[in-house]
Amino acid sequence: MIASGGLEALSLREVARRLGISHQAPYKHFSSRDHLLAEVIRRCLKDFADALRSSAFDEAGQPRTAEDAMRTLGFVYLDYAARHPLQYRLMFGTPWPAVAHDIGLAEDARAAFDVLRARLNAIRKRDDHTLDLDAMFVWSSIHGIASVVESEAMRHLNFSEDKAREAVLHAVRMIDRIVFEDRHA
Amino acid sequence: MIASGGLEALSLREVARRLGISHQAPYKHFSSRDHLLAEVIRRCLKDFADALRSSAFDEAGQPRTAEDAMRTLGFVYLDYAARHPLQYRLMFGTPWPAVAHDIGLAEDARAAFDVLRARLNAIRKRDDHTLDLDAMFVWSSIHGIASVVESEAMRHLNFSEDKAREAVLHAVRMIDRIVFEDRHA
DNA sequence: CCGATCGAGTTGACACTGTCAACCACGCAT
DNA sequence: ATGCGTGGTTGACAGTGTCAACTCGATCGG
Repeated sequence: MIASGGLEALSLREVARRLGISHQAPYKHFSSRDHLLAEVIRRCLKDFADALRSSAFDEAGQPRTAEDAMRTLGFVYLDYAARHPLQYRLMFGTPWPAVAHDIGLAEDARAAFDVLRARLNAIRKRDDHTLDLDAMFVWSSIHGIASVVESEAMRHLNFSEDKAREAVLHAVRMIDRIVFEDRHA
Repeated sequence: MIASGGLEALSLREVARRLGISHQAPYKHFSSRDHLLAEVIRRCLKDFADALRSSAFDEAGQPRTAEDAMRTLGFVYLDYAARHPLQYRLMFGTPWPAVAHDIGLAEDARAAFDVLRARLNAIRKRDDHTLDLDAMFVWSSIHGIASVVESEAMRHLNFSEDKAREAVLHAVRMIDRIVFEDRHA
């Protein structure tokens, strides 16, 4: 339902209708529309974190090197955002419903962020206090790319399909340079 | 209204009520809620582009150097997003209403993007075909920072107020390095 | 075995929304 | 003078989230 028509198209009554139950039945399971929404977001976050974690292994199930795992993480992140635009928007694109804080949604988000932090830590020569700062930079940059792609901003800016793809690769390369530059020094 | 309660809190009827007119009067000026919303977004885009352009001059009204103008652009961008979180979210955080395309909203967005592209072009030694790609990278990165700040994600991730500020500066420094690195070479 | 309890579903109502339709009043140009 | 567009009105309709009260069946303690 969210897929066809955006977030506002999610209606508890329509959900109930499609399930063939009364319009109040959902309230026996979720105390409000926002609680349902928050639970949906939680599932997205868990699924997303799983996807990120899986990037530590290659197709054959063999563990990747730390460097490879880090690079793959970025691609898996962007791939996930591209493949599941609605889930991605739910998690990071729209403000969480107010009840999200009450039911501890932030912890699930932290789990996803910790994957990135751990990967980043694994490729550092020495650990100083900038790990969190670097991780935040990488995340915000990758997130920026993902949300630009997801918002179709590039189509609005008259980027061709090819140029848009090139722009994503270009941006990833820039971040790659930052992340790995002190290793080449 | 959007400020207190999010986008969904914008109701044409409530608007009319506050204006002391009938619930149908707004329809004489906007053919639908989405058209009103799109027009609001257009104003935001124009105001935003103006703010970006103004960053070419310092407090005394004197033009900045190209390098200075480029750096200031980034800070003005982040400052605008921080000061006008709702406007920013409207422009770049939530999907545009469908009618946005019909009334040519994309052109206003392009005007803002063109400011960045022009600034970036002014500091390049040689112009090749990567200007758009670089501009898109800078924009997506800055946008990533802005939306992370705006979403209060850092509070959810247990970043202290100070650490969050530091993270923003850190990220800006990283982008700065990329943007200016070939000039120092 | 029986009655209480509780989970899950029901119907009905209420206030709210966006939108369509019809109707009305005024200013202005032909 | 007349016609018409502009901005305003009221009334209706379908759809929404949510509160309240009711029902029904299973499950469990005595």
